[in-house]
Amino acid sequence: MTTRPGPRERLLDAARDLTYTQGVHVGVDAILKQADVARRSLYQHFGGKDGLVAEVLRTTAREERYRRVMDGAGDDPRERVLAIFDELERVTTRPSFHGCRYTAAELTLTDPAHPAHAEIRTYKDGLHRLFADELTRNGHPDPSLGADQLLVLVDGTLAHAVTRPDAHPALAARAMAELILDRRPG
Amino acid sequence: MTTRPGPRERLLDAARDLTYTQGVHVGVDAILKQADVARRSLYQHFGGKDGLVAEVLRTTAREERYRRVMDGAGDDPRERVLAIFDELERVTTRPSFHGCRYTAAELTLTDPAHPAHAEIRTYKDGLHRLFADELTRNGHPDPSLGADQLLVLVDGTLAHAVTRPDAHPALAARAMAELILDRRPG
DNA sequence: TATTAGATAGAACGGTTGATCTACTGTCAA
DNA sequence: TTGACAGTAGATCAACCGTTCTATCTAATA
Repeated sequence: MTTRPGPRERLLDAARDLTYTQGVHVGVDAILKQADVARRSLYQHFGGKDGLVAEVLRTTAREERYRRVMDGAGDDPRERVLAIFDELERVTTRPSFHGCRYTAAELTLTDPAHPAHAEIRTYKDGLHRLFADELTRNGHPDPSLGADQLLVLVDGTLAHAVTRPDAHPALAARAMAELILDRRPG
Repeated sequence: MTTRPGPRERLLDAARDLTYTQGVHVGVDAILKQADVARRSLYQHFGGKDGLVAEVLRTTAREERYRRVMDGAGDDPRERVLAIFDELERVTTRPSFHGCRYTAAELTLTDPAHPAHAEIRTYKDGLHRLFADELTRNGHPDPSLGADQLLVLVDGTLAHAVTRPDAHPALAARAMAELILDRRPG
């Protein structure tokens, strides 16, 4: 049989699952129960619930996921970016989709001192760099602005799809992304 | 002296303020204290906290605010829509900005049965109609798609500005809105 | 074998949550 | 004056919150 992951990993897995399906306000008891871990382990490994939540955000997919989607689309610079929105269309139409984990955490945790905010900022900055690098390689006239625009499209798609999935915001965003990509210097 | 609003209005005002600054998970006690209203009045008027939260969303600004911004921009069809993003730039750079109230409620209230979700859907559908009507008047080739795109830009701006206000997503979105508006039939 | 670190189980802490309850106060109309 | 009604004040409820605690067990190390 496969070796069971340690308590630390089980806590992260359970927290990743429950904070997404139930929200970050899910109780510690529920996380402990699903992780099948002693109460004390949580405070020993993460210092408390806040630390656990922050670590979940820090260790979740990150930009690697976007990178994988782009790499899976081949070499054509245009198709690589558009593939992101094709993937978003798939993600946002799944029944299990409940919005963007990072946006939800940002809006739910109203205390500016919560350690999660720094992780969210780091994540989105990383995405900006990923997009800007991609646009730079494609000769985009203003990669930083273009990356900001792609981020607005991604965040807008994920936010809007929660309330109006039947509007297929990913497809609407894809069409806007095409317009951005068609902008050529000069 | 001016007559003090009744308990119902005071409850709505306090809830509107506190659910935005503290989040929808703010305690009933805090709302009652700021409204200076008896506990019983809340349950008599709104049936409970859920009803109060839903009523706050139902009676908040709505599309009238967007309508006012567009009307204040004059008659030029292009300027009317772009004025929305100029206003978003002002709103999202204010220190008091804490994100979109509706998106926050949608993502924070994970119980699909919460009455707030219907109000949020009604609100965004109303915005879609407002934008679609505007685009129809301007001869846009696909007003419904255009309205969906504008909604993605608005939601994306409000969502992204919480984490990265220095990126000025409203300006990035404005440039994309220009591209949408320039699309002409044929 | 003795020691130590990590994990476990579970009671208990003080505080807060949303909700319900009784009792009292003021106002206005019949 | 009486009755109805809305609002107020505050006690009370069970449930839950995140956290801390003691105590026990296990496994690897020295």
